Amino acid sequence: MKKEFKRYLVTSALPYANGPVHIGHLAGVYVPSDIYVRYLRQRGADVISVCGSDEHGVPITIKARKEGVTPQDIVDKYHNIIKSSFERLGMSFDIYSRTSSATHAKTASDFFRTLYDKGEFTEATSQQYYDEEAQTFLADRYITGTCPKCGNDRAYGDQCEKCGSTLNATDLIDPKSAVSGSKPVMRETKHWYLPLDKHEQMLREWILEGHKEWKSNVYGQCKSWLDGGLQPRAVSRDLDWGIPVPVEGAEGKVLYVWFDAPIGYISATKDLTPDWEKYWKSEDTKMVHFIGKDNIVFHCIVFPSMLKAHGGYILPENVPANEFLNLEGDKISTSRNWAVWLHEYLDEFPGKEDVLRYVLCANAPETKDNDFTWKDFQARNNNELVAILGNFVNRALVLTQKYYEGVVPAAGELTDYDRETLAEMPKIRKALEENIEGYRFREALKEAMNLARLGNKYLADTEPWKVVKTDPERVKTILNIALQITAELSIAIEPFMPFSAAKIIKMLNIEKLDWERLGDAEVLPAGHVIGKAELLFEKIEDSVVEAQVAKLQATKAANEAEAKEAEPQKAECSFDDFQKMDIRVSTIVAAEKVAKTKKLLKLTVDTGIDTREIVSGIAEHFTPEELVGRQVLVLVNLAPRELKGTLSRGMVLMAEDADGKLVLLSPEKAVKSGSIVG
RNA sequence: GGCGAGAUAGCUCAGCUGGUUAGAGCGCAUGAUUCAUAAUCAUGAGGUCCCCAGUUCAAUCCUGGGUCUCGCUACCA
Repeated sequence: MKKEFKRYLVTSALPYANGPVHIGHLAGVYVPSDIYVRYLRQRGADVISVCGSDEHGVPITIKARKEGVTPQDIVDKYHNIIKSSFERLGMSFDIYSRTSSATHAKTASDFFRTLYDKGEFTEATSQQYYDEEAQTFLADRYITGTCPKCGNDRAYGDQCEKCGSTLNATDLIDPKSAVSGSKPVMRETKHWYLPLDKHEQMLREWILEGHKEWKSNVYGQCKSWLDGGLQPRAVSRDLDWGIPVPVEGAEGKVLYVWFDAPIGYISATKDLTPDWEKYWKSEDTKMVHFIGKDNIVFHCIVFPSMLKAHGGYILPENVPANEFLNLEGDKISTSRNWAVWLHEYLDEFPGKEDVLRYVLCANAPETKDNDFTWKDFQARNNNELVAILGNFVNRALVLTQKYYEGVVPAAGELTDYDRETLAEMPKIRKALEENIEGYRFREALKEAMNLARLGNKYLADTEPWKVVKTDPERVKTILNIALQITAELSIAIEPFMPFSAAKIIKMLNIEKLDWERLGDAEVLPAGHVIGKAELLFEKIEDSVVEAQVAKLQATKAANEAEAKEAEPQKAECSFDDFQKMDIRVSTIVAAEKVAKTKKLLKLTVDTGIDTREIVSGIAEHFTPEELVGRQVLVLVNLAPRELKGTLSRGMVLMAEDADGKLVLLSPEKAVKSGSIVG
């Protein structure tokens, strides 16, 4: 039962305004989303595409503090960079808004208030711990204490690892702050929770029963969450940057960023049109969320629960999440500056917006993580865009100029081969439609390119440059068909490469054609005068991509240099403080991995005083075998702590290298275990 | 460790509900061609479909186990 929709609402994940946009974001979310909406517009569909900057949350406040500016300064800066670079890439959002806007503040606030008034939140007016030294409320994870159920004195505020029970921080006996080590005080802090568990049944039916067609990565992750059982999630935080919780007695509290961000889609729509409700509240609207795989849970579980709880809103029809794009074999990382930034690309490759769009779509991480390399970028430009697409268009136009002074010749009688060629066009159109509507953009792009391939083959097979000497009449038909294919190309590639489509339209001296004309053999009338031929794409030289690789390596080197810069000295400590630490040379006598963990090793060490067990998070750096027999430095009088069922008594001292690698500290030559270090 | 996704030609990927000579694009080789940005067109070489068992007349596809990669999550005094 295929549903019929009257209009489309397409959302693209809101970029977080603590940095610019890079190619990973583009390949995962924005390029696919733009292809989709451009296609729909060409078909004459009622479609709106909304996006905007996500400007709240803790990371932005941290960045602001670090740079000594206000959070508003940070988001203003990145909002502007992101917005303008999107525009330059041809992203055709109908609106690019931001969550610090007045509309959003009101929308999110009202949304919260509605849920509040409907009793959709559980209101935990609980006491929460506050660290007076650090002046911050403490998340449960940052509090330790004694478990009220089993008496384990190393339980966390959210869970006791010994007995496995789920706890609230307030249950703990004798709590301690993990931030400052001080004893936290109780402060009344009212928080609100969205009981996701209440919506579990609805979600199961909606996704697991109703949307089996979703991409396997999306469906699988939803199923995993639902099968695991959903928990209530807090929707407010004690923070001063964000949208105030619109409830009496909620001073100093804001909406948790994941709660307000998706509402940004709604606010953006409101800013776009007073008619916004028909896009959000009519069952005949098809809503599609374009996101990256890290956002699946919010868009498939949390936001739908919010919308249902509010009432009156539709749910997304699909959430085509992509996987991640790597860069030259390494994970893209904003903090490590390992990325190709959109605004930099646009500056360095003027006029090559479509090349980036093409490469990112052709190599999009639709089914699994993919790798972007500059070599591949160059190859796709030179071997595909220049050689196949650009070349065909150029051939058709140049031949027309040469033989007919730019006037479209009339087709005569068609041969069987002509008809076969023309018959391919509707097939390509159908394949394009099926693939785009099925969110398989990589495949769709290949189909669009097939149209250019068809053209090249047609010219090679019909050889007008030869036939013109013997049968000039026949050449008119051949070039007429070649030009029709060229015009059709302007339709087929528009969603993917809007700049190049526009160039073809200009060269052909025509108006933009609707999607419905794709497959039509007579889009260009005989007698029409075309414009001047220009090259659609130009070759990219080795030196250009080599420079880009060199630039990446330079940033990598710079990062390493920066990482090598020593941390500033810590606060002064007295000799007495130092004397308190008992560090001994110890010998590792046994080592084994702690079951059910990735990073933990259980070490048995001879400290000279005794033989004891120490649990250390170094399993990713050392194998147990290479540690046995090694002498290391151990802080032996560190308060014991239970980790995964083993009491860890002490800490093995390590140095961390610039690249994050851990290095053991050993005495210059073997000494007696138990020797004092000081 | 738990959960999810992936593993198919040198590279990037298709292969819907088990039966195909296992496909495409790029790259490579050979030939044709010269209208075109040395572009194009044809042909071809290239695969224990990650490994091991099982179900079946038949497994790339289903089941169980394993290995590796990625993500989420826990742990890293």
